[in-house]
Amino acid sequence: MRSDPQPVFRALADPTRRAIVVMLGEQSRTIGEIAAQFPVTRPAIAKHLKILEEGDVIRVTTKGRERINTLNPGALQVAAFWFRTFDKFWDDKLAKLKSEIERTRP
Amino acid sequence: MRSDPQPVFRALADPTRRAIVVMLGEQSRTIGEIAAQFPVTRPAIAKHLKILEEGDVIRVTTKGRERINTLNPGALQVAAFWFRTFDKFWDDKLAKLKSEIERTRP
DNA sequence: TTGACATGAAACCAACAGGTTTCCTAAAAG
DNA sequence: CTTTTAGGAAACCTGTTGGTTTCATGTCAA
Repeated sequence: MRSDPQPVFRALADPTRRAIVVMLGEQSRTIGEIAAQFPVTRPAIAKHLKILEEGDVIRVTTKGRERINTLNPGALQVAAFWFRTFDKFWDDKLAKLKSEIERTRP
Repeated sequence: MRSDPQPVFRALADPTRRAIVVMLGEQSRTIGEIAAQFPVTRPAIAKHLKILEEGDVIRVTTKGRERINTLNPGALQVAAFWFRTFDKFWDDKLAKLKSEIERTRP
């Protein structure tokens, strides 16, 4: 589960790519459908999708002449996992979850 | 609490900066102390610290001729919060998450 | 006061990121 | 078949990134 987070962090560093990720969280879409919702050209979106794919944040399946881009939420967890290094600083849900685990499953 | 995550994501996009963040999570340090642990020059580290500071990921206090760099964990939560958009994908994996936490933080 | 030390600041550079336009290929639709 | 349509790919441009070297400044210690 724990792998190199660099490709994921790199993929999420750009606001357009994060918006694409949110968009694909709602529904899988083709490149054209995605590009239609941004003020940049399709090749620009295609490059973003390639970077997202390299980080395994999305998976692509070819169907005829279309390419369906689907979110892979697991890759996001790779990045989310990195933040656990700082659990000790936080007072949020995750820290409470921790203590609950310690309490209920000693 | 919820603010623009872009400066934080940008700050965390570089592996050297993430390493600095982890390092400062252990203890606050001066620029020189940080630079001594990386194979790059001090000015390069100073630039990284500036980017981290712009993302409010670190806070800097001057003490004589030294500049003490301190982690601001709250800024990391700004990024961590972004991932909550995808909670719905993770809820059904909560048991797995629990067991992983238990395994890595016994 | 003198020197050593911690850092700032500027100039410079190669590589990369994000974007464009143009052209090409292949599948659907007619 | 012919024509749309979805996408791939290459060439190109500009601003940014991450790094360097060199030099200046302020502070602490002797």
